[in-house]
Order: sequence, then structure tokens, then C-alpha cells
Amino acid sequence: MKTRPTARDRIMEAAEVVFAEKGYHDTAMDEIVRRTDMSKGGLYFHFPSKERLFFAVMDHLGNRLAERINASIAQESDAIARLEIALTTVLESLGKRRRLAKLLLVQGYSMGNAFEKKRIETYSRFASLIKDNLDLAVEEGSIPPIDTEIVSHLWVGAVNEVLIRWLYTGKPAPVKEALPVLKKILLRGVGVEAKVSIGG
Amino acid sequence: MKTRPTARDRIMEAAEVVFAEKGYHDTAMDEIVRRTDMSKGGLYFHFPSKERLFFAVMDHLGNRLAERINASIAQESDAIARLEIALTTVLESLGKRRRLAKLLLVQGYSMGNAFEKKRIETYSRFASLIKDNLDLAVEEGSIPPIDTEIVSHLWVGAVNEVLIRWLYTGKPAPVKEALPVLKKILLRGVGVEAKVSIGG
DNA sequence: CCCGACCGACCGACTGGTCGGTATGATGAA
DNA sequence: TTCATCATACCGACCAGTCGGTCGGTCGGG
Repeated sequence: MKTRPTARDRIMEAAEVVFAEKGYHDTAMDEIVRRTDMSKGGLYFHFPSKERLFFAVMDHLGNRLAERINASIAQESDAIARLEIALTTVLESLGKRRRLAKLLLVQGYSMGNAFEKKRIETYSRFASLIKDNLDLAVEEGSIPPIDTEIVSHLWVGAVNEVLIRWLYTGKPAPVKEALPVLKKILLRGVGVEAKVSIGG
Repeated sequence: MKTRPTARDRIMEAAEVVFAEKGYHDTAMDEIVRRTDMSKGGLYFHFPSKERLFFAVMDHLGNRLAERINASIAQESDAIARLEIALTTVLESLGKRRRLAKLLLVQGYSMGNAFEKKRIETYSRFASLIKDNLDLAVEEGSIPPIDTEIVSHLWVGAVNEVLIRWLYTGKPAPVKEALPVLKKILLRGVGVEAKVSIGG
């Protein structure tokens, strides 16, 4: 089905690069246009506004990440293993794509209040993915009952911050190095006893 | 000892309100001026630029929070108790000052990349506060050895996200309700066995 | 000859920062 | 006491650059 990328896709690719580098406000539509083989009018034929273009890019990236997580999760049946592999997937995926990480985790905010809704949407989505598996783990009896709603956000926040620190300071290099600690602390936090882990 | 607040302070107060409400980029200097009994020229006599004004406000708030934490921490000697009370103080302080929380945690992002440095600075400060006490706890033997560098950022991220979720969705109301869960999960994560906690 | 896709010069709203000017009070010489 | 002088604090109309978005027009295929 895929021939040459559609104009829409080409625009989004260019937008992704510039938005990630400069953030929302410091990005001029003219710059995105410059990176495209298209004119401003042409771009505006495909996207009605800067805001919508930005959202489209964010959605796209969010979807890709979510898909990757879901794919990796699907290979495991027990909840704890799923949680572990989800953490791994996020750290690996974003760890090897600095630009995407920055856009997804940081630049999104740069819109100001208009972004509030999207940010809730995006983060909640990943939080509920975690929540589902925490709930499952509780049902399975692998971990004691907890407030999975809050804990899932706690996890998202924890991972988010570790990634942001890496984005800004470069430490740890590579981020993946933080994975064992992250797993150990988060899992122990919900009551999983230490054990020999499977993946590095 | 309180006379009339200095012009500088009056400007910062006005700025705080507007920045918190609209975020950096969507705030016009003219609006801050409007909220002051001062003219634009007068404002620019005290602050050289919008950016500097914003940073001044952020620093001020950061300091206040840090002071409050330090004061509460000083009352405890054992490291675990300090960590607990630090968590409590943050949740309470920001929980009862939504506006400040929003400004401190969210609104800076709309500055774009200029905010990077300040964000590292601010978050690292709180992270190392946590790190110090985690290190202490390890020394004391209250918890097993861990990578306190990463874990401290994990904590900051966790608390940050819980607060942001509250800012955006209002849940839990009040945020303080998340405190027991936060304490329990984070402390258990670093290896503190469950016990009867003192504070609610 | 119509229409979707695209072009790019242009518009106008907005905003950070400036600058010539003013009010007030301190200083100090006559 | 008085008045010239000067610095500080403050005023607000104005400017110049920026940028999202528009619109009249082009063009090729069906």
C-alpha cells in the first residue's frame, strides 16, 4: 500500500524535526515549509493550523510508542513480566530516539495551556496501560492490593523524569542503564520480592 | 517590620499571578503591567527582560518551597522520617497553593529551550535533597544500598506527576490523599518494610 | 473545463523592548 | 532659607520585527 509518502506524511516528518528541536513556539511555520518540498499554502491545504499540525505529530508518536509497547506486552502472559517488558520497551524505544523523546516528553508542554487536554490524554493512556497490568497482578495475587490508579501515575512520572534527566544531562548513558534500578525500585514498591530478572 | 512591599516585590507578585494563569508565552508584559500600579517603563527599570522576570519568580517560589522543606526536615533526625516528612511538606505546600504548583511545575515549559537550564537546576535541587537523605539511610543501614542518584530523580518524577495529574484533573481531592500511597510505595521501593506510620 | 493540489506574496495583529521626558527628594553652596 | 543640580524611579506612546494565516492565481489530469 505504501508508495511515496503522502504529502501529509512528508509534512509531518518535517514538522517533527523542527518541533522537537525548537519547541512549539520557537518553531515558525515557514521553517517547516522550508524543510518540505512544498509551499506554505500547500501545507495549509493539508493542515488547518499550526496547533493541529502539532497535535497530529504528537498523536502519531504517541501511537507508535503505544503500539510498540502493546506488541512487546502481548508476548507475556503474567502481569509482572508485562510490566517489566513495558518498562524495557519504553526506555529502549525512547533511549535510541532522543529527538522523539524530547518532543513527546518535553516540547509538548511548550504550547501553554492549550496543551493541557492533550497532555492528560497522552499520559493517562500510558498510565492506564500500567494500571491494567497492576490490577491484573493484584488479581493474580502476585502483589498485595494497592491504589493502582495513583501508582500507575507514579510509575509514569518516575519513568518520565528519568528520561527527562537523560535528555537534559545525558546521564545515564545510555538511559537503558537505568532500567535495572527502575525495575527493581518500582516493582519492589508494589510488593514484588526481589528475584533474578530475565532480561538484562 | 512590614512596610509597603518594594516595587520589585509588587511586580513579582503580579507576574506570579499572570504567569501561573497563562504560562510564559501567553503572558503579555502589558498584562503584568496592568496588574501593577506601575508603567511598562517602570517595570523595565526593575527587570531587564521578560525572561529574567520569569526566572526571578521561579527562583522565589523554589526557594520558598525549599525553605519549608528544610524547616520541616530539621525536626527529624533519622533519615527515613526525614524523607517522609519531606514528601508530606511538598504535597501539603503545593496542595494548598494550586497556582504556585502550576507555575512551578508546568508553566515554565512554554518558554521553550531557554527553560532547560532552569528546569535542571530546580529539579536537581530537590532531587539532591532527597538523595542526601537516601544516602544517609543507606549509611544508617535503614535501607539496602541502591543507586540513590537515579532513585532520587525517580522520586521527584513520581511526586511531580501525581501533582500534575491533580492540577489537570483535580484528582485526588485534596492531593494530600495521595500521600499515604506515595509514602508507602516509594519507601517500600527503597526497601523500607511496611510499618505503622505516624502521620495521617 | 472542472477540481483538487499547490504556490508564494502579502496582510495585519501582536508584543517585547525603547526612549525622551517627568516627578520627587536629597545635597549643598550661597 | 533658598535655589540650582543631580540621581532615582517612573511614565506611556511608539517602534520594529515576527509570524500565523489568507487569497487570488496556476496547473495538470480526468
